[in-house]
Amino acid sequence: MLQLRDLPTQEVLRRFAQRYPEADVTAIASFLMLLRVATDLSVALDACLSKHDLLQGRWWVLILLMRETDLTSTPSVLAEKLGVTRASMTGLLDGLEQGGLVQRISVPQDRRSVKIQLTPAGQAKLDAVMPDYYTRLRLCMQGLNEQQRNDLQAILGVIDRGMSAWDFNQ
Amino acid sequence: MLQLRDLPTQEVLRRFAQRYPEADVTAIASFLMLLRVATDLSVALDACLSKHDLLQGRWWVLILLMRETDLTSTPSVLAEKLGVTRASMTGLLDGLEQGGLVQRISVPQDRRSVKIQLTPAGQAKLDAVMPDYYTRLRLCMQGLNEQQRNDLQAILGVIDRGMSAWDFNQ
DNA sequence: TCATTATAGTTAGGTGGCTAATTATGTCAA
DNA sequence: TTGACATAATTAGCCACCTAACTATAATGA
Repeated sequence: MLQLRDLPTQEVLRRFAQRYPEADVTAIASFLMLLRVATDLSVALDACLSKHDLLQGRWWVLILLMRETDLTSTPSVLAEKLGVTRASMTGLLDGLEQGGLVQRISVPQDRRSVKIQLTPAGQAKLDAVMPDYYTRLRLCMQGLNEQQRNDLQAILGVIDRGMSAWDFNQ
Repeated sequence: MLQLRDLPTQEVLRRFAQRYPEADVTAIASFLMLLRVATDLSVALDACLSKHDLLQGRWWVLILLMRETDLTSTPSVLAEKLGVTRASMTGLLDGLEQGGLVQRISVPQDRRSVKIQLTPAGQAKLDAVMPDYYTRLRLCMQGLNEQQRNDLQAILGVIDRGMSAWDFNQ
């Protein structure tokens, strides 16, 4: 993922706002900061996962499977939850199955469909990764008290709902 | 980009926290919400830019150039600011140059280096895109007052500084 | 009944990012 | 002076995602 390292100075923002009257300087600054922190986090997550021979897409699939009480789902549902195409999910599952972390099981009731199940090896992989990941995440967030965490989630919720306005006229 | 569409329920988070004592539930929830909103924004941005025949990487390069008073930079500096490798920047610049949006200019003082300059066509492209982008961004952020925007930036700043802890023991 | 449509998953081919190696040029110290 | 190293940009080849098209199966309705 592309990682914005260089946020604009106040002076640059003012200059852009002068050329483009539609600009809302504090909205832009907040947006850019949000993108930057999120990409930083994603890059750091990649680094953490690579130590365990995992890529982010495959790791999310394992987590989605572990969230299910029967450790099972289908390619379509997984693709929907992960926001990738079904074609991409086929590739992710190929990789995971090759590594023995998930298992494709045919479904007699609907022969178009396939069940995807987390294997014991897949669970073991998560048991190796998650403590590492959670520990880092805890450290990374420890500067925020409960109030700030709630504030953050509330503010992000407002932005997410505001995004319906994004596609207002397409 | 991968777009998390499915956040865990409180019940699932509790179950994970029970298996992994390292888990900090509110830290995880905040982190996932942050990633989700950021990827949603990035996907929406992609959609907006594609209407103008632009890809995100190339668009950021144009913006970085416009931030310079002489509309000029170098591949190395642009790569650094965008958080991509110099090899990737070569590809981005190839695309932009082919579209006439930037221009490679040789530097006699250091014959290893190349100056990259925003062309009038590149500036015109930005003049077409930015009002659209800024308008959407304004709508998307209009649910937040100035206090909340400041809070958001402050909280993100804490997380960003906390990320130095991420790589604590590699 | 059976043509039409919808759905599940895969395959084929394209693209943008990556790493590693290459070419060319500049810098510096013995 | 010159050998070793550093730096700038590029090329070559890999990988994960994409879209579009395909196969197989199920559901629907005239």
